[in-house]
Amino acid sequence: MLTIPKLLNHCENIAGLTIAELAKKHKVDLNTNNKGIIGQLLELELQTEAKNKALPDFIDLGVELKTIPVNDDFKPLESTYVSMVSFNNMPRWSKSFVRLKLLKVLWIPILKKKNIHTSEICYPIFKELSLEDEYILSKDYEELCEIITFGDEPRAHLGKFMQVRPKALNSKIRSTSNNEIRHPLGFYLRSSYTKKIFNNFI
DNA sequence: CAATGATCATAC
DNA sequence: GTATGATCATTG
Repeated sequence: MLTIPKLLNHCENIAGLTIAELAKKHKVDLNTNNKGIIGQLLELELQTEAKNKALPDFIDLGVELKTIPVNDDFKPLESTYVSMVSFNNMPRWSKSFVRLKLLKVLWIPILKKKNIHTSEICYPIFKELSLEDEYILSKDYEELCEIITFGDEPRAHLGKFMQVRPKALNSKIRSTSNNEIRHPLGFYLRSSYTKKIFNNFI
């Protein structure tokens, strides 16, 4: 049975590998424009369960896997996608998928080099949501949801740790929700939040 | 040079 | 088409 210590151990064992090395093991072609290729490679290696469900990657453990690019100072370079905004179902924070996914996150920093092949897998950071952070995230979430429920689209500058941004194949994509036609949106963690987590860890 | 809005690939 | 994995590229 998979446990969190086993999972962390697995991650520690592959820390230091380059993306090319891991890709070779799984016979994955890195010559693609697939922006999610590194995340999918780690899913293969760690054998995640959730696939494209709106659940944490390791369902039984309630652990969400996130790869995130970092620079030489271990500073996150990008925001982090959490989940889609579900217009038809806007639960309160306590019942939300966002909360469920963020309760336990296994962060795998990827030391980003000019070339994806030589980018390196770093030591994992396992982080459970602190009460302080949860309070702020819940406020962000409720504020953003209120705007969405009203029928508006929150601007990306709203939210201290979490924001709402477009999430689609392209800007022309629309999704239907009840009787409305809306621009698909996703919840994202700001890099200021992940920076804070990583700083506290070091 | 960080932030926002746009976009890429793939599974189902 | 909707979800997953995200990063890209233009702007301020």
